[in-house]
Amino acid sequence: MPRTRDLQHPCGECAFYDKSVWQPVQSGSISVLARRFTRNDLAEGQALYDQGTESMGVFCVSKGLIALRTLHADGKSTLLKLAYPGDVIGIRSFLTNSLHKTEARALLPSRVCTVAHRDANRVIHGNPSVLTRLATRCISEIDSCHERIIATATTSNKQRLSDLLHGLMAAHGTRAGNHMCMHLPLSRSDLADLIGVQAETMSRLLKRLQDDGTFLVSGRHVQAPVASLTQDMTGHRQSGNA
Amino acid sequence: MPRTRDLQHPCGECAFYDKSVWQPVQSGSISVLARRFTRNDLAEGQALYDQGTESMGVFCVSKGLIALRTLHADGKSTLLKLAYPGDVIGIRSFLTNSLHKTEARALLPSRVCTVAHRDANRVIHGNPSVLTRLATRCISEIDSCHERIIATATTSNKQRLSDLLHGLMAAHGTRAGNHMCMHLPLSRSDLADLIGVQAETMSRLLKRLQDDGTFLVSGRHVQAPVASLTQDMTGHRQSGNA
DNA sequence: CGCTCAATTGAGACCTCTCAAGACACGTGG
DNA sequence: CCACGTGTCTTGAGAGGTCTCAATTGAGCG
Repeated sequence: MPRTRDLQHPCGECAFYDKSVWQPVQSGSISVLARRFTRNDLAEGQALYDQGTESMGVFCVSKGLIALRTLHADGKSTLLKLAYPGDVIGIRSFLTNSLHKTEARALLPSRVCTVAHRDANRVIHGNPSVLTRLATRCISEIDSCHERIIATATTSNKQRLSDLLHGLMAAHGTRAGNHMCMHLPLSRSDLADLIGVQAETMSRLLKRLQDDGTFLVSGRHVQAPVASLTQDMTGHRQSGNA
Repeated sequence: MPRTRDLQHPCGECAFYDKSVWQPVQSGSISVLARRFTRNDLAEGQALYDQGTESMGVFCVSKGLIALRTLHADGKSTLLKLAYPGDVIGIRSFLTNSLHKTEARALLPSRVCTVAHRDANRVIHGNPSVLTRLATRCISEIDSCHERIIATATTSNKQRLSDLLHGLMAAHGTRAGNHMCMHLPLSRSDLADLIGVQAETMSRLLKRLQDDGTFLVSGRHVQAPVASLTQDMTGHRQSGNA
């Protein structure tokens, strides 16, 4: 791991450098990367790409939070995945050379690094181990899908919501005294998609969590006692509660 | 597409040759493949690999049907995926060099072709486009996970079961007069996993489909009027039916 | 025959869905 | 400043669905 390489590498400054899919490129390809690499800042709500459009390349989230959604014929949409800093998105359409099946939209002010289609191909051609890294990212995605399927079959909606909120709290929360609090980056409807229920049910689930004292929710403001962050092994089964 | 290569290639006789992940190897690697390639026949119920074991290589289903399941701590298991002929399995543990997260077990008498770990690496090293093919398989897997998530959010359990049975019928059914019939390769509990309900609910869903006249189910024998195979656009929403 | 495991059925509690009506926040324009 | 959208979120009520537990039936087998 020569330090000099880090500095020339466009991802060199990034906190996720060692896990970057572009990390193992040879010096020859670095210049390609460095020259064509672009950084984009996205405002909250801005789309990185739309469903049905062509792949512009491979994107890596550097800051913020990106939502991947599919839009249905009836106008509704389903949130499929949250992409956090370090996550690579757009691999699908890039590798299969097909249109985006999802849209990517910023839930928070975000920064995304882009390697254009042609350049990505060039870099991969120069160093196939980049492909291994891309494939590994795909596998992580499969793993998280499987976990989601298992969680759906294994734990109650209320429990999964609790788990989800704890996860979001870990990512977005700040400690204040003996409780954590955060500004929810998701709408009720998005939360509902992640749990797999209707929006109205989400409201009711949140109320039930409040009644239990696990969370204190008001609009997008969420608070949780620090104590609750380490437990919650109860109510894991389907209907899941007293 | 030189015909000579097909014959030397170990996958050359396979119906899925042109889509084989091993198809684009150069002549140098063909000998590696041909020498170490193995075919395994699995009896119904026999495991190809167990959860928690090390990767033996990359497997390609050539015949039959393989179930990928995860076993939970409580002794129960969840069917995650059915692998049909042409499908490649075990990619996860191979690429990430980690233990199997699922077990693979034959639901029907099956044949599986295996490329041992070391040989697979050698072939990939010789021709990285094999990696692209592997990655593409991963992406298909992601797509089908996403479809499953969307289906869960979009259609009723009954409708999804109907869709599932139609799919199984297309794969396993034979035409007899003006109806299709098949021997179900799955237990009620497996069906339940695929839909995401309890086994008892599966029994009741099946009965409801029978009452509708969509299917005729008795044990593992399933029959459907040919007419029903092209329609079924009704009852697509959650609670889904009268 | 009696065992075992899979599948069905029943009953009650609980949950979720749907439709519809309020509450709430927020921005615009008067 | 306030009325008035608009969109989001909450709440209510009823119907229907699913879960759980438990008992029963059924199929395969020594």
